Amino acid sequence: MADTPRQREILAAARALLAAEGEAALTVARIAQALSIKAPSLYKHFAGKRAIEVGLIAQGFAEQAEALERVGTDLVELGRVYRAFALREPALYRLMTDGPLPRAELPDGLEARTAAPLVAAVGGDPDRARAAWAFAHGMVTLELAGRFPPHADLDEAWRVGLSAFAPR
Amino acid sequence: MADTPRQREILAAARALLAAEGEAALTVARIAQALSIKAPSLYKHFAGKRAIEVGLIAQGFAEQAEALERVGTDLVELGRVYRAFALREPALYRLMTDGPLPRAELPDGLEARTAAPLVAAVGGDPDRARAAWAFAHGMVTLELAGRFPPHADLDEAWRVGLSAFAPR
DNA sequence: GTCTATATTGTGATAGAC
DNA sequence: GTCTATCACAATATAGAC
Repeated sequence: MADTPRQREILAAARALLAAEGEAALTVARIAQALSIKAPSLYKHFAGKRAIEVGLIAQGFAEQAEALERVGTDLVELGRVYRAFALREPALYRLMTDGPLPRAELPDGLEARTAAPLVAAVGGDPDRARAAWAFAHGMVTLELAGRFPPHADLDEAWRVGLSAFAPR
Repeated sequence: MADTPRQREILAAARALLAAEGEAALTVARIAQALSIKAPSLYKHFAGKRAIEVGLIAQGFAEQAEALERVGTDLVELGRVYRAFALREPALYRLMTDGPLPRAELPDGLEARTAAPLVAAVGGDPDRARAAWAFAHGMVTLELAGRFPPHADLDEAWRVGLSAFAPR
């Protein structure tokens, strides 16, 4: 997805734009502008906007997988890192999770690699891991969407949720 | 939000459009077209597109609250109904949950009414209820986004998750 | 309440020259 | 690899006549 140096530069510009101004700012024209070139020139490097997005998604998963692997199998710490990742670059997190996974265009094994620490942390049951993942994803998206009441104690909700999924 | 008959008709058309063709189809022009009028005419009834969306959001929450109240405090059944609601009108569910709640423009108490059955079902602890809600929301959004692997047993993940949040 | 007409801004994408 | 030029749309919104 990022074979050439120019492709890497384009992805870096797109990611910076996404982080700084959010999803709505991620347009072909704005990405080109950040690189001081014109929009049509981008099409020599990527097939279209979606290809750039897929590149960002792959990048995001690789970094997330790395961060989770560094944690190991401590469920509470996995939760902390998962939440921190999403809050650090909310727009990237949404891009990664809002639509169907472009599995065919992602590096082999990346999805499994990202999931592995959580599966281990809940005791090996994939269904339990999926439930715990849904909990974490729900907490993060509701927080990002500003859907919790202002007074809600999110740290406590995380604690309650993660301890509910601790291995038995 | 739907005081006049004409406003109610507009909301009904918008909702049908949303259900039939999804979020992207919900444009002022398409709503007007469905009513056989021109787009500018809508602005005599609603301040703008966002006001129409808020009307749909209020409608959705009222119906969801009703459905959950009918269930009572059976956590498994609440989960089933929550999921069914989201899957029946995915675009409406996303509209209801993707952004900040327009609390000021929603009927008083509607948010609390919607949450009440779940709070009771988990034993009264609001933090526990928020964690369980995050789990349900995460399950639903990941399913709608097509993010679970094709072979994943979602019924089992729901079962595991809900039993993890059952009152103790 | 509805209309016509218009303003303004934006989108992703392509052809073909250099 | 980059450019100019352009396409073909679509969006929300407003003014003013009827």
